[in-house]
Amino acid sequence: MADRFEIHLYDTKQREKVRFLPSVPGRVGLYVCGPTVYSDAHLGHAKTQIAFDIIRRYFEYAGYQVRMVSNITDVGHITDETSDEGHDRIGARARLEQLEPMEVADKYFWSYADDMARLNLRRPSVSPRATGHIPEQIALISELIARGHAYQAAGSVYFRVASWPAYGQLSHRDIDELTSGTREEVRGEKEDPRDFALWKRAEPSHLMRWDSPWGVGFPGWHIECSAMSLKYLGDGFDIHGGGLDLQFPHHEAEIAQAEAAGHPFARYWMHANLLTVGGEKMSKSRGNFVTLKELLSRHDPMAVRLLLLQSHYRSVAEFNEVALSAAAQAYARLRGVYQELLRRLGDSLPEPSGEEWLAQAAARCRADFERAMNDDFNTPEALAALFGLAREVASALQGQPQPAELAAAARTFRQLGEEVFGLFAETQGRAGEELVSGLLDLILEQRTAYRERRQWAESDRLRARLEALGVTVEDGQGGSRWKLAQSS
RNA sequence: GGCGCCGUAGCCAAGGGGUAAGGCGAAGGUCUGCAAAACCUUUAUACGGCGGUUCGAAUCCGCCCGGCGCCUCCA
Repeated sequence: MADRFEIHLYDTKQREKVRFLPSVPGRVGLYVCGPTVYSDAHLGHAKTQIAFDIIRRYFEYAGYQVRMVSNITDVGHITDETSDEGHDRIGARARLEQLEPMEVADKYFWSYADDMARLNLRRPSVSPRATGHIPEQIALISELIARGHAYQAAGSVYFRVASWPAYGQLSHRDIDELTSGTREEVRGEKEDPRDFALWKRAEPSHLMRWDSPWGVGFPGWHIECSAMSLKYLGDGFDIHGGGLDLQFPHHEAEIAQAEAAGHPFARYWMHANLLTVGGEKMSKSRGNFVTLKELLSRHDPMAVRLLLLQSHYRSVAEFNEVALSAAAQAYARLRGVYQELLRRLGDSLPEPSGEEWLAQAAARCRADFERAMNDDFNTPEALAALFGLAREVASALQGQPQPAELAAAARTFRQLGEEVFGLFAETQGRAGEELVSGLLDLILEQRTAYRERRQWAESDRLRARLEALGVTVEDGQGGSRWKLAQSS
């Protein structure tokens, strides 16, 4: 793959598009910040996760072996670090739902996993949970204390920002001006208002707590990502990603914690932009969010995927029902062409010679697609290439194209649309079941019509065909009923 | 106040010095017993406004208007 896959990506830290060169040839180490599991995920979370899912898939398409690590934050961090008054999200939810904190974390972790699966996201290689890595976090904090970059205060440990001049390099903030924006009144235990917690002592009411060299407490929010990314991807791993709103302070803190402890951190930083509703950021606190569960009960997950594919990951994307419906329409067309293509091909997949008109169109599509994706994963342009091929295929399907003519196009749809973009996933569950039951009802109506006309041969033929498919037909006084032979 | 982003057709949305991708919608057409679907064609002399640089700007620079994000938890 000489320079066919010369991938350039926008590095937030350098503020420009740079060529991606892996630290280990042929491999990519990718860390993506995952959710805090205390409530259902919303569409905004999906935007970021889908972006990195596609980036990961494209690297694999380009021949890389990718290790993708995405954390699950299940420690009950407090909402306001400057005061002990802030409440712990998971703890608060535990009290509200009358569950153990870990029950809350598990409940919403699985909820999140289900949502991501429905959206056809590939599972990360590793999904480390913060509570499962307390020793690693304690070890990292100890290194920082030993090097003078952290200090204890009343059972808590803070990172000494003044000792790390590089702080601010990612978000391009002047370390000396950070003080002004911070509330200085509170938090007497900090040496400096800019310092942030690595370990917090647990107040008696705090439910999630662990022993540490500094007493009973819980880790700070940022430290888990430093510890877990280094553990599974190693020093100087390739790419760290996340939502734009995590750039400061979360990612800034991650770098400081790792590098001040002597561990070179991520070589490239990628940030997905936010999702807006009526121009404003979708977020939990604003209350303007749509949970994925609610959204996916009304819409095809693939339509959601397509909607997000239509805008670049670094752009703000606007969500509304009209835009989603338009995406659903667009997806239906794309899928329709692909399905018809597969239907015409049947089991045959002849080797195209490359001379065929559609094979040439497919080759153009692939070249355009790769050019777009190599340039900082420009999915809107890559998608346009796919629609271009769809149009040519649909047009050809009006006639009687030879299978050899269709094979190259089918392969292109599969590799680009299905494998890289994650589209065309068969939507399981309700939608499929409704279709099946509707179809069976329709067939039985027809059979009933035959029976009423005493066209027994036809009615028996239908019954036999259905039986062969594992559907048993029962004729009773109230009419005919069907049931599936085995639980599938 | 500091740092940064955006403003492109009715809607969503790429592009980003050489004359406007794609999707939805809409209009016309082919097909059709009718309808739907499908397919074909058309749909921004124009990229918030005003200046500047240039042979040439939506693309670069300046100012202005409007909107948004981070700086506190947030994907």
